Order: sequence, then structure tokens, then C-alpha cells
Amino acid sequence: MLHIVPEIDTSQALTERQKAVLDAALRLLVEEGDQLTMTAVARRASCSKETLYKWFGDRDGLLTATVQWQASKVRVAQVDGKGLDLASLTASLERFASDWLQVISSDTSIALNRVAVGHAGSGKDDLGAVVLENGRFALAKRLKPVLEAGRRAGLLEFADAETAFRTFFGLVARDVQIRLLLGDRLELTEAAIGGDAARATQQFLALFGAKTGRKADS
Amino acid sequence: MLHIVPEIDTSQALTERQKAVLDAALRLLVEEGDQLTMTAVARRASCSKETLYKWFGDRDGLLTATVQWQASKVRVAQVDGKGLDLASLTASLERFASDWLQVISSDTSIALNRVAVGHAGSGKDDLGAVVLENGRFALAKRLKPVLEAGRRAGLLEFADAETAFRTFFGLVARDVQIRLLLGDRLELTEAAIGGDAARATQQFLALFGAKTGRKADS
DNA sequence: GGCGAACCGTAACGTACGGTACGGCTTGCC
DNA sequence: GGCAAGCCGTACCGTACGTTACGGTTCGCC
Repeated sequence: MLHIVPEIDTSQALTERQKAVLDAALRLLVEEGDQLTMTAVARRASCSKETLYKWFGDRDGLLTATVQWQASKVRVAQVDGKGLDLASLTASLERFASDWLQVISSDTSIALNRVAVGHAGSGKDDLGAVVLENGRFALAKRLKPVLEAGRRAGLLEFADAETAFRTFFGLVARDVQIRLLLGDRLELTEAAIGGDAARATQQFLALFGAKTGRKADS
Repeated sequence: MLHIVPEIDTSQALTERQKAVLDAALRLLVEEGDQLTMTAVARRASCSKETLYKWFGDRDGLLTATVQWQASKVRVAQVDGKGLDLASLTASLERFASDWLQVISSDTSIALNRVAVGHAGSGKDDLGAVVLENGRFALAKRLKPVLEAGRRAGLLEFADAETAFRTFFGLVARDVQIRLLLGDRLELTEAAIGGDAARATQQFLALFGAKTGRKADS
């Protein structure tokens, strides 16, 4: 289990210039993947390699800082669970689903996940942990309160929020992420994402919705 | 869309010695990941680098051959859809689910997927296509006939087999594969896999099972 | 036995790239 | 103005590794 404490915000203590450099590195990472070179980053960011090494230590440090920098940007608004009814719960779930599909199908996410996957296993850095913590685990942390509010409101029935979340995750993501990571072209239009989000939400409600006052389930 | 024609069996025309070399390369790939070196492969396989280059062209060729070689080994028995009732359908689905979980949580699959993901995007080779074709798409090809047999037998209801398959895929895999690829420890015991397979199957039946003569769904 | 093909082991080559050093420029401070 | 700090651009160094070359050995075949 990774479960790195996620509250520490390492993205501070970055000057504007440093953020600009990391943005350049990020763009290059999206274009070139893990075979980006320090020289290329320096050129793209119009800075010297000496500066890169002074600021980030070494190549792995630069990569880690870049991933964390991007991660710090994707904090999404919390959905609060006040005055919950079936309509607003459904809307929240659809919102989560479509946000998540949007994220995992973005060039940036794909590039970051590719790099992190490539580095996992060769225990040099913890890119995988960072990505996981700011992706899948952050999503769970934001969604679980909604699920539990839904349960308190009598709209959902489940024993374990973690298990319910994982099912929701599966219904939303299905094979999308692995296919994209493996290079499958898979055009996700705005409309397709909306449709998938609605479908996943309905399926989730069919599985975990309380069996009171709704049309015959399925 | 990749959808490389998968029927061509490129694993033939390999001598026993070549298979042994690829097995060595595969073992090394599991241990070292993508940063394995040609020298290491040669040493592990007790062959000369000259031979590696003669047989496989270059490093990418060796990697591709290794991935294809492993892919050719995982052909799983087809399940035929004769005399289908709910019990045998359920058993088939559970079997597929647990086989799939077994595969994606194996060291070999993780290593291969990591390498393929790392190479995707840098269009040099098509490792991603190979992995996808022998993983997710092969699974669909084997499972869809079962789903359609279930529909003909009046046990399942769905409009599109592809969509139904993808939901099943999502219910089975959930977040397991991406977490493993990103380096999350996630011990999947035999028992846990069996439980997950049963749960995913029940959820799938709750969503797509025909509403005749079954106990209250969910 | 002689011969050629295939292959092993190892040495050698070339290069790409991570990392370092250094000269010059700008900026802020005394 | 003088000086120091920070940074850019670039040249430089060392090494790891992909790729090639080559001498020596085995093995099938005549």
C-alpha cells in the first residue's frame, strides 16, 4: 500500500520562474515522453542546465518536481453533500465520472502516467506513488463523502465505501485508461464522455441504489 | 483504433534455442524492466550479442519478439456456449474474471505492460498494439460469444456485446491494473481473486441479467 | 580428416546524454 | 562605480550501452 500522506503541499517554495521551467518540462514530457533530455528541457525553458541541476538535483528530481507540479494543479472542487436528493446525487456522480474521464483521456495525464509506469519497479523514485496519490486516491477521497452522504440520505446501500468506490471507478474507467496508455487511439468526444458518465452513474445506482421508491431496478 | 489482425501467428519459425533465448530475455525483463541491456540478455541466455543481433535485428526487435513470444503462450481455452443455463453461464463468467485477474496481477503481465506503456507514444514499435491485441482484445473475442450465447438462451439482455463486455471488464478489473502498473503493492491472493470474480459476475448479472425467474436482483 | 556454417565470448567502436565547469551578462546593493 | 549573486549559453568530461568485429570452438556434411 502506498498511501503517502497527501496533505503536504510540496508545490510551494517554487518561484514563478521555476514554475515556468516546470511547465516547459511538462510540455516536453507530453511531446517526448520519458526520453526527454536535460538539454532539451533547458533549451525549451530557456535556462541553463546548471540551473536545472541546482534547482532539481538531477534528472529524477526534475521529473518528480514536474509530476508534483502538475499534480498540484489538478485539485478539483469538492462537492459537498448538503441537501442531497436523488437528482443531486446523480448529478454529482455524473460530474465525478465525466471529470475523471476527462482527466484520464488528457494528453497530460497519459504522458504522466506513462512516465510513472515506466519508472515503477525500478525503485529509484516514487513517481507512481505521486500519480496514484493525486489520481485514483484523491478521487476516492473526494467521492467517498458523497457516497456516505448518499447512504445517510437513504439513497444508497453499501457496506463498505471503499468497495463501492472501486466499483464506481471500474464502471467509469472500464478499459479506457489502459487502452490509452498502450497507445490505442480512442477519441473521447465531449458527448461520448457525457454519455459514458451517465451510463456509469445509472449502472452504479442500479447496483447500489436503495430499493425504495425508484422504478424497477436494473 | 489498433485492431491489428491477430490471427497471424508470428511465434512460429522460432527454433528451440531461440525460444530459450526469449525466455531468458523475458525473465530479465520481469526483473529489470525496460532498462535491461543487450549484454545482460546475452549473458543470461548464454549466447553472443552477435547472435542476438542476427536473430532479432536490434534492441527493439528483441523486445518485440519477447513480447510476442510471451503473448503466444497465453492462449487460453475457449469456453463453448452449449447447453447454457444460468449456473454454467455464471461459472463461465467467474472463470473469465478470475483468469483475467490472475493474468493482470502476474509479474510477467505487469512487466510486459510496463514496457509496452513506456514504448507507446514514441512510435518506434508497436508493443502496445501487441499487448492490447493479446490481452484486452483477445479477452473480448473469447468472451463475446459467451455473452451472445447467454442472450440467445434468454439469460442476458443487452443491445451491444461490445458495450456489455466493456462493463464486465470494468467490473472485474476496477483499479487493479493501473495500481499495479504504478507500483502499488496489492496482494491478490487466490481467495481474493475468487471473491472478486464472484462479485463482478453477480454485479454484471444484476445489470444485464434477464429479469425472468431469478431471485430479486442485486 | 577437411570444410563451412553457426555460434560463443569478448574486445572494440561510436555516440548520446547525464552531469560539471566556466565565461559573460544582468540585477540589486553598498 | 564596484561587487557579488544568480543565471544563461556552451563547451567539456565520463560513462553506459547499442552495435559491430573478430578469433576460437563445435557440429553437421562430404
